[in-house]
Amino acid sequence: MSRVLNGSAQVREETRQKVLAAIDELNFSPNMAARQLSGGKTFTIGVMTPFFTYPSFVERLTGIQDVLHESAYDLVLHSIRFPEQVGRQLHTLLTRNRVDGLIVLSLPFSEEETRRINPDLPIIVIDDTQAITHYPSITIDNVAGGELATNYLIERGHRTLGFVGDRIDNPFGFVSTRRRYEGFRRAIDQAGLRLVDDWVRFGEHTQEAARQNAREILSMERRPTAIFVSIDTLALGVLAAIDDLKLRVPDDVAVIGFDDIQAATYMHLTTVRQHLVYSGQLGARWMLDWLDRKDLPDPASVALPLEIVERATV
Amino acid sequence: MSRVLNGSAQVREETRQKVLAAIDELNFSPNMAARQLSGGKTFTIGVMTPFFTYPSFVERLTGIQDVLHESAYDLVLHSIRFPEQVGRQLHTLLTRNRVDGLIVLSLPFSEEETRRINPDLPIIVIDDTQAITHYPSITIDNVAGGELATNYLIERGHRTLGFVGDRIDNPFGFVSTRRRYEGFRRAIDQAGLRLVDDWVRFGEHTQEAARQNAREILSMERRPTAIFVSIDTLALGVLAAIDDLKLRVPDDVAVIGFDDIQAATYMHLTTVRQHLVYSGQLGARWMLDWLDRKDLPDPASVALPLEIVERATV
DNA sequence: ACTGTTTATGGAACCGGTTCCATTTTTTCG
DNA sequence: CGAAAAAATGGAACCGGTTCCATAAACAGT
Repeated sequence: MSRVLNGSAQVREETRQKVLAAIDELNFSPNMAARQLSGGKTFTIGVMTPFFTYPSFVERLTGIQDVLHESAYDLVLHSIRFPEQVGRQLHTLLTRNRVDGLIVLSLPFSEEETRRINPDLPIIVIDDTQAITHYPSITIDNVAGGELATNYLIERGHRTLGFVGDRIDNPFGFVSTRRRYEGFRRAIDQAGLRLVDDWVRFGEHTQEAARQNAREILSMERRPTAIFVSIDTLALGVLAAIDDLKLRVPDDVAVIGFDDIQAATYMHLTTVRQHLVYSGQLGARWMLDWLDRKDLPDPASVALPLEIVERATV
Repeated sequence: MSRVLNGSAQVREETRQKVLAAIDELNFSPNMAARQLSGGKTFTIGVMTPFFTYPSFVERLTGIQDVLHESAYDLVLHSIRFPEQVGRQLHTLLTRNRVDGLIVLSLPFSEEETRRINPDLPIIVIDDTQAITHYPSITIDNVAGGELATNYLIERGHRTLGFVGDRIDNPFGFVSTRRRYEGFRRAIDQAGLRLVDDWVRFGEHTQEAARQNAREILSMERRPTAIFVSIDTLALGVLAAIDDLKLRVPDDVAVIGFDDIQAATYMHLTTVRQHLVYSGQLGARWMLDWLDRKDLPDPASVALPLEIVERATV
């Protein structure tokens, strides 16, 4: 019976049919727990993600789901709502022997600890994080992305540039805004432009905060002609602010975002695209390969390419 | 050892300590598969949800996650991307004995089939669906909600009303827009107003489609003074359209949405609130009660209350 | 102190698969 | 046609817990 189910060993066609018939007749379906116990595999992949109200996480998760759907593996979701939970959740996840592999989105964690608890658990990290990881990771080069966006503005003739982003010292330890800002500064330096501190604002990760920040920047006596917003979600807030002030995009103020979330399309936001869905798909595919062939993906880490998506806000 | 772990039976304090010490020393952690096999429980709850790019699903899922987090149960996610998948996914889920219970979001499914395959699996349905269900369900009265919204507009003096929604014949079989529209019509009838067909539009479930539809309605020779949009996401598109046409909200056109998603707050959208996060929390809590006490929640189904959230668009 | 009763503890059976090994059946070939 | 080789199949052990039962230890009462 086991042989028939898993198609592997040698069985005569005749008996194979008989078994199949019996299975069908008895309405038999294998008990996963038993299979897990004897096989030592859970056919489950854990995903640890921050509380996903941000579109970027949802899109990545979607990508993971896409791939896992087709596989024999189930996805168990561990969404972290507060930073303090990371440690405990991770511990549970590693300890309980409930997952064959773990995909971590954007959360920095102690690698030392994970290795100590369960050195053999395949872990894949998606997104740029604070800590350098020795696990396979799928990231982007946020600094380069910041430069890319900024240079794009500069090439279009903008000389006075503003920046809006979320807090750099956020409790989850996300670093994308910090790095993108670094790219922004670097590009400004290289172009010989001046960084105006008043035009640089960090605030909460909400459209409303970004809107407020942008309003302040744009209400100043001298205002920039373009703003780089480190996250698309916030860029939507900035667009709202521009609208509030009865300014026009892109003539009065140009805006470029980062991420290319779905909403960016609707809003015709020019932005730096990182393939969010794809990053999830790739992570999941790596994981499946790893689990099936007991083999790490070859380039154990990759930085996905970034590209400008030209739409209507620059 | 088992007795100590599960704290149940009688053990002398002395030996309890000894066992605990040994556990600690050997860095022991129980194997879930074995526990599942012997105990007959998987400590896993399945959630089947449509492909969740819509904020409403994410919010409901968040609520579920909130509650499960604190419990011993894990959440396995089965997100459905195409309607055809429902049957197969459901079958897998029911058949594999991998979940102790199942929470279904918004998807209509054949109850007959689920009962046939696994009559004992606790299933809870969240959201109003096409099929009447005999499983415990957490819904809202969409017709009443449509009336509520429409009457709110009428009470504010609006006599010419438009409607924007997503397709009524959508492939997933979502019925909320259909029902809300029914409420809209009912309220109009009761107020003795006239339903103007040209002011009623159904389109894709995207901001862009809604924007286009709203633009068309508002560009007509005679245009309504208020629009009821059956879903907040689309309402954002309608607001954009109003902006496109250089009209003002709420003076030229009032807008009321439905759902009260997070973005509604930022956009100051007046809307009908259904407690999305809460619906998820409640569903999960019911499920846990059901599993622990082997007992159905008492009122086996509930329609959550709806309320108008007054903000700036009416 | 001894028996009767209660409480604690070790051991065996079991959950339902997979896998390995021994046995039986089939095939191959001299 | 018979022996050796190959292929198919049934059976036992195992995965690592839980639970039930029997035995052992502690306690109580006379």
